[in-house]
Amino acid sequence: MTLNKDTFTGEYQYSLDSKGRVNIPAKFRQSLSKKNQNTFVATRGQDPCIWVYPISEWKKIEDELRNLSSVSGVHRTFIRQIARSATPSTCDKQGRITISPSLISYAQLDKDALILGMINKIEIWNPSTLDKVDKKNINNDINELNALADKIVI
Amino acid sequence: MTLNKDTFTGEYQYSLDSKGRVNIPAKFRQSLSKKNQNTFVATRGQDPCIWVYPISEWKKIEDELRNLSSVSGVHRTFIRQIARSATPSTCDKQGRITISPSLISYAQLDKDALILGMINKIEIWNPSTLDKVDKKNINNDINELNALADKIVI
DNA sequence: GATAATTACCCACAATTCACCACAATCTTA
DNA sequence: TAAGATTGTGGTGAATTGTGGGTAATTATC
Repeated sequence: MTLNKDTFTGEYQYSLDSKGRVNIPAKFRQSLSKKNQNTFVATRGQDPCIWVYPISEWKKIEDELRNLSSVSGVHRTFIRQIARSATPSTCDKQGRITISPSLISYAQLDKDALILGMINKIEIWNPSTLDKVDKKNINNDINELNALADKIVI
Repeated sequence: MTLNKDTFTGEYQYSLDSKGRVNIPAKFRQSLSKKNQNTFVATRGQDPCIWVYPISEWKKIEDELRNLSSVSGVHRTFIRQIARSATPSTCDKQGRITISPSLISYAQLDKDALILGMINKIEIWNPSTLDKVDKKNINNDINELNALADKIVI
């Protein structure tokens, strides 16, 4: 038994260069290169960070959105939020992807980019933003956090 | 009848070398090598130590995380806490795994590494930290400890 | 249509990581 | 008890990885 190829774990600190490129951890690249053409889709996260999906995961989201009725205004806004910032991009020969300026400003990325494996997707953070968000969640919901740990950690 | 192959017991004192490698007790390796899965996933323990899961156990956790909805901020923080420090690694030819720097500092590992079999997983401790934590737990919860013993020890 | 600006693609290099080898200490077995 | 096998620890060289920059191709602007 081996690890699921599409499972992302670990944290990596890289730099965002002057052209808006970030490295994708080699371990993440390997997972994908065999199946597809190491292609990712980057979009706005629910938190102030960037979510990067491998193409297989993104297709699932795309299908869900496709099935959403466009009658409701909320639905349309929801679709807009995700779709308008979704940008497919492939790794260059050095294993980097280029982040669009609008995503960079959304995640408030500066020189340092912290990359987190989040099981089925990848997150790109400004390290200081991440600290604040997690600290806030922990303070507000320590009980639920402990309940989750009780249930899942073995 | 033999012991369950995935059951880890015993304690072993090894050294953490300058490259962050620790030996995995031969007995633990044997348990897993037959199925060709001498692969482990190391992550933060609930205590200040490292938890090392055989791949089969880790998959259970991974599946739980995958099924958690990403709508709630606490959920995302929870996934982050576990996933970001999770590092899969396989034994090298000498039977060692490499521990990531962030896990080393989390467990405050120095030169000595104490490895404990914990039934379904392995713990890696700085010996002096373990003493303190266990002593504290015993002082705080001696009653519950005795109750557990009453219930389980036969 | 010519020029400027942006983007995509490629190369180079330093630093790190990984796979392998060697060896001493311990344990097994005959 | 002796010989062989196994186990724990250190180190070395080759391959990989992360980062910066340069040139060609593409797009945009006037």
